[in-house]
Amino acid sequence: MRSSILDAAERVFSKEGEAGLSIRRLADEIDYSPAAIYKYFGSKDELLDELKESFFERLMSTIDKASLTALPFEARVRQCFARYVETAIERPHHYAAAFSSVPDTSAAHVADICWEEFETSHKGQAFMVVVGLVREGQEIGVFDASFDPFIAAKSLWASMHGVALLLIHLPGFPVILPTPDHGINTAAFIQFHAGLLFRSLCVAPSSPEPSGHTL
Amino acid sequence: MRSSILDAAERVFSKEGEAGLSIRRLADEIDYSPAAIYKYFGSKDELLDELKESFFERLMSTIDKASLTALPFEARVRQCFARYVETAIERPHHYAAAFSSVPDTSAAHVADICWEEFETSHKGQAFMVVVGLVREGQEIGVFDASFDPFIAAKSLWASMHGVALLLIHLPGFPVILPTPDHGINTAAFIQFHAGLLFRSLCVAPSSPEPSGHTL
DNA sequence: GAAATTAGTGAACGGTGTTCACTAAATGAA
DNA sequence: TTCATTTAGTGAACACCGTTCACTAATTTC
Repeated sequence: MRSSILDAAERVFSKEGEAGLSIRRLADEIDYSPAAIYKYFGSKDELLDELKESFFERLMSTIDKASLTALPFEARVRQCFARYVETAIERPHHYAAAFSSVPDTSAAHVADICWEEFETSHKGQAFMVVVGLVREGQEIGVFDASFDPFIAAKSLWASMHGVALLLIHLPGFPVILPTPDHGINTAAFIQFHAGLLFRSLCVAPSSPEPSGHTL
Repeated sequence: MRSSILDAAERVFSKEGEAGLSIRRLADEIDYSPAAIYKYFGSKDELLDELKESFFERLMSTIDKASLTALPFEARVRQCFARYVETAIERPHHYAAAFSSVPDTSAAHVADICWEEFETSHKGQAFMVVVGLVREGQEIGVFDASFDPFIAAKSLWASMHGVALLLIHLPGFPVILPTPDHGINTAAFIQFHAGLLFRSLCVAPSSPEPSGHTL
């Protein structure tokens, strides 16, 4: 049945990624013929989408939960960042595969319909959590109020995204050692990065133009 | 001959990525048999690696050049960031494909040999440019001197990487509009992001603990 | 001019996602 | 119960993929 296919797919995909996941192998694994799978899923991509979707549901609920703890503000922000990245690298193939298609930029109308799709997706919900955190920081006077919370959240998201993907794709990152002193373990690096991001939004009397001179 | 294969591959790969690039199609394109290609390249991966390598050579030389201009420090840093991201999204398939493998974390010894490989690669050289910029900022008193330049550079790199990949993979990013007011064009967003990153490293008298309380 | 190297080929192997005519079982109606 | 209909599942095939290998034909070397 349907869920046994998904279970097998989840198992194989978690360990070996898209490369190891073939319809035929999946069929072998559950003792059915390859064609049987197409009674429950329209295509391999559809099946894969379901895996990614349920992963992002977990990811989203994880950072949502982290944003609702009773911790003080900065610790809560750090918690969200750390949980996001940790959850991402926990299932590297899922996270990476979710950002693998390269849409052609020829379609100019794409941007119009994008927000509706995005807002209702789990990615979008997670993004809104970040927007909420930025707003909260601004309201309590910790973050500079001149930032647009949406744009700032996009920046934060991009930065977390980058850390997650570098950790996933670069073997040994961040433990790349020019000298032994510069090594740093993953958890500590994530915290360092979160600290930098937090700092980038803080009110800073010394630098009067928060968003830079070209914006 | 060899370069005509590479030319055709570059042409196809730039437009359609790995999905559109098959040995058979390549052979068609240059009017040879598929087997002929194997006289010049050991495998499809080897061919692809050459495409990526020459792209990263361009990327590296681009940001190296940007780091050597006579601009004032902040403008130079911004220039480097912007060039990096712009070059990356100019050839989205190249950039994305270079970070596509998911190495298994089971091999614990990986980290040891990693730096040597990395240092001599173009990625590594580009990274060292960033390290140099951080050091310069610290020497002229603009950046907080308590940051480890290597770790800070890793953070910066991750953040740029994240922006590049989000721009590549997310159709319409950063022009995702909750309301029309929150739209922002790509170039402006890159500058905003660069401004945030720059700011995150600046000396800030108001916040006494630059790297965060957990590090 | 003969021998040896090289460029290039056609056919095949084992793999992939997917389709489709087909059987066999389960279900519903009379 | 019996017949009709839907459904679950199959096996064989299609068109593709990367890759290999025995082979030819041209070129180079002596």
